[in-house]
Amino acid sequence: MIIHSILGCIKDVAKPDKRKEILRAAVELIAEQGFHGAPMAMIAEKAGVAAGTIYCHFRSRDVLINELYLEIEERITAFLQDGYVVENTIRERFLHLVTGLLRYFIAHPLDFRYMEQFHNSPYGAAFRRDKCLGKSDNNIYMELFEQGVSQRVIQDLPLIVLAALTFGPLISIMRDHTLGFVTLDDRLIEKIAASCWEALRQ
Amino acid sequence: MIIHSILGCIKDVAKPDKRKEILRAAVELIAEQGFHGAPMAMIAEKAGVAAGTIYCHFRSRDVLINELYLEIEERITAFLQDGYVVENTIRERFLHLVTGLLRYFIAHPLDFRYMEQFHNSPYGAAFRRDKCLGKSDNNIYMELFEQGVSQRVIQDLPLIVLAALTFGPLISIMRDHTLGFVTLDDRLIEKIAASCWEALRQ
Amino acid sequence: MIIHSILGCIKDVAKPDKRKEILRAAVELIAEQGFHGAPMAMIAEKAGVAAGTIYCHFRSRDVLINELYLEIEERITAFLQDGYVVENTIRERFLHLVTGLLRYFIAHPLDFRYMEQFHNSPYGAAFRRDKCLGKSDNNIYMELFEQGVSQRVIQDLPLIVLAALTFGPLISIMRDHTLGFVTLDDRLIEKIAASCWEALRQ
Amino acid sequence: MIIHSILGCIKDVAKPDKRKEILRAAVELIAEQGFHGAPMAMIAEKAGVAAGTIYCHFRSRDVLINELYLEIEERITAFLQDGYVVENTIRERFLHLVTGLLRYFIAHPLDFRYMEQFHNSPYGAAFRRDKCLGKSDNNIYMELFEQGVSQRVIQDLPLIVLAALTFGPLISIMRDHTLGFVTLDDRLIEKIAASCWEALRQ
DNA sequence: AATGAATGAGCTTTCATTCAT
DNA sequence: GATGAATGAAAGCTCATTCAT
Repeated sequence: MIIHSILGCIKDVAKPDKRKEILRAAVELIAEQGFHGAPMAMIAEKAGVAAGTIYCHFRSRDVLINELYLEIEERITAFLQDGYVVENTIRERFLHLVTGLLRYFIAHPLDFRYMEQFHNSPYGAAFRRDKCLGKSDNNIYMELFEQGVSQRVIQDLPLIVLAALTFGPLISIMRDHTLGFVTLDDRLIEKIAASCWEALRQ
Repeated sequence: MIIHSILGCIKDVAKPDKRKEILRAAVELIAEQGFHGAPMAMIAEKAGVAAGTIYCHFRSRDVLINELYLEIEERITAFLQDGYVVENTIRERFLHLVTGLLRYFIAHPLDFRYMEQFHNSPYGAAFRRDKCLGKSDNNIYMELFEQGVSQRVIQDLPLIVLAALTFGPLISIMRDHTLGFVTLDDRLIEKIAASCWEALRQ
Repeated sequence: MIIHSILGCIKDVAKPDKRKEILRAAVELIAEQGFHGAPMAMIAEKAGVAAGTIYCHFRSRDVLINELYLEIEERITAFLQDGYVVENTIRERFLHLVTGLLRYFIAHPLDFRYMEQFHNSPYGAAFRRDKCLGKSDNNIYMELFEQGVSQRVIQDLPLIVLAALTFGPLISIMRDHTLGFVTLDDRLIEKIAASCWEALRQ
Repeated sequence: MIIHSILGCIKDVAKPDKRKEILRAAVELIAEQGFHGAPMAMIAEKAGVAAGTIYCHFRSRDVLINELYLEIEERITAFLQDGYVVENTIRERFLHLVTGLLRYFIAHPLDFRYMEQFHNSPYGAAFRRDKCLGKSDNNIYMELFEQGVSQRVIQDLPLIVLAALTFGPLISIMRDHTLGFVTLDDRLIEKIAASCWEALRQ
């Protein structure tokens, strides 16, 4: 019994929560090699667990991949909400969100690469389909766009078009950044954010 | 003699050129299901040929996929060059290219979906890497951006950022269009093109 | 506790160690049908395992085939070393090795057939090439030949020629034996060994 | 008609007999790469004919391979019979045959490699089986062995054993020669032939 | 909860052979 | 006879998932 609890303690220090390790290994591999380059056995190895162990925490590969997506999305949302002041102007808030997103992805390139892989895959397609049916896109961005349109600050275009004008460039640029084709510094980030705003504003 | 020419005619109608059939089947499947959902056997079946026949025309799966990409790229380039007037202003030419691209993809949604799948896959990555090393990006867009920058009509940003500001939104919107989330009509296309211009211009 | 050990016993009898089973099935098939006649699926079936299981134990077909070769070679070496007396005359030791080899192969005809298949195949060629580069042929036979030559008991010919004069006949005869064209009994084995010695001696 | 015969003449000069070309290409490829490395399409290409053309001359791959074997065997027999003097002693005739065989193979290494490939393959096995059933081994060597035994010049061993004592070493040495492990010159050839005789003689 | 050997469906590719021309 | 595009069976190998321990 005593031995047990001692071992328990040791383990509490040494064992960094298998579920987290699995998720960490998965982002890394999928971000770097794509879904193809990340078979379950490899994820397990990188996570330091047995292949079967993954299935103790995730019902299937699909579940793991979707769960991973949701976790990252949550982290991003949290990051963006920090410092988001509802009282600021639409433009200020827009710039906050856009520069924030770029900064988050620059700081967490694996998260960015993962999101990309996810979106451009059957997983992403299925996800979008579900989201669409549920329609519960209570997104921080969408609210902003709606307000902007109703206040005649942003062009009167379908929300989805406004989203495309905003995120399309960001994704493209981030990709170029992760591939080393540009290096985004603060000045460039702000210029890009301003350009995106120009595309939206009335 | 007569029989011959009749047979010839019949063949002209009936013989569907297997190479073309294979390419057609491949775009369709890959566009709709992704690379995963398009194994060689399925492509062959959809093309109405035997599995081995594909290898009479393409050395390997990779070659088929890359060849397909090049063919589509060529078709797009040809389409955009039609009606492109070098004497027009930068803005006019920009709008021609952007609306042209949207119109092409709306008319050929499978081509769009294929390009997307390709770019977001190891194939696309390898392709980009090669292109980068060769650096021979004698692209119609890039020339226009360079001119625009040197004439102080377009903001002085890295070309790659200008490309992102242009194509990023287009890709996003096209994706939404193919998924039925918006319907792009001529009016909307022009508004979007104009917005993209606003993001670029000085 | 008791149950445990009983189960242990049963397992010792019943559990046939898949790796061994695979190797056994592989020798049998390859010896009897050649490499062509031994596809992985057939080996698996004969071993009573699933096709994929082979790859749990051997990284690839090539690895399986080479490993099998090494195992057999080891068994032969062990067999020949048993009863090999360094103090005996060159001739006595030569006869020990030659008759020993024949006896081993007669007792293990599958091993003989496998070795033959292996040597006369790309595997054998690659193997020989590697061995040659490494040159570490610390072979029991070669030592004996060297001694024999330096003591003027064996003709002064290149070692490789001495090897050919020794093993060439043995292989031919063994092949005829396995095909049922001769039956090797002890008397014949000794006569053959003596003949080989006549070919070598000064 | 005239045109036809002229063309015929031209062809007789230009066209080097497709059948021969196919056989030539086949030995070369099979000798150098083994049966695996010589698919029909590759043989056809090397022969400068279409894939289907091979089937105009040989009913199947197996037929081609067996025919090729017979042709080479015939050439060897012809070569050995040249200068074979029935009046000479057994020993003299034996040395003639053995050195002759070595010399033929040294001069035609592709033939040697082909024979080896053939013998160590299902083809060779089947061939031997058939030969055995037919028993029509009216071989020049076998006659000599029989004479030698009946004249008490050669040991009284089964003919097949005598054959093994003779050809076993030759094949081994030839292999080493083609692989560049020894270089056979006239002196060495004669020494080897003499050694083989020592193994046989009473 | 954790393990990892085992599974077997499914993948890409090869190649002897056929047959319309 | 000659062609070569087309065939399709069969090969080696991968990998998500299971399950006895």
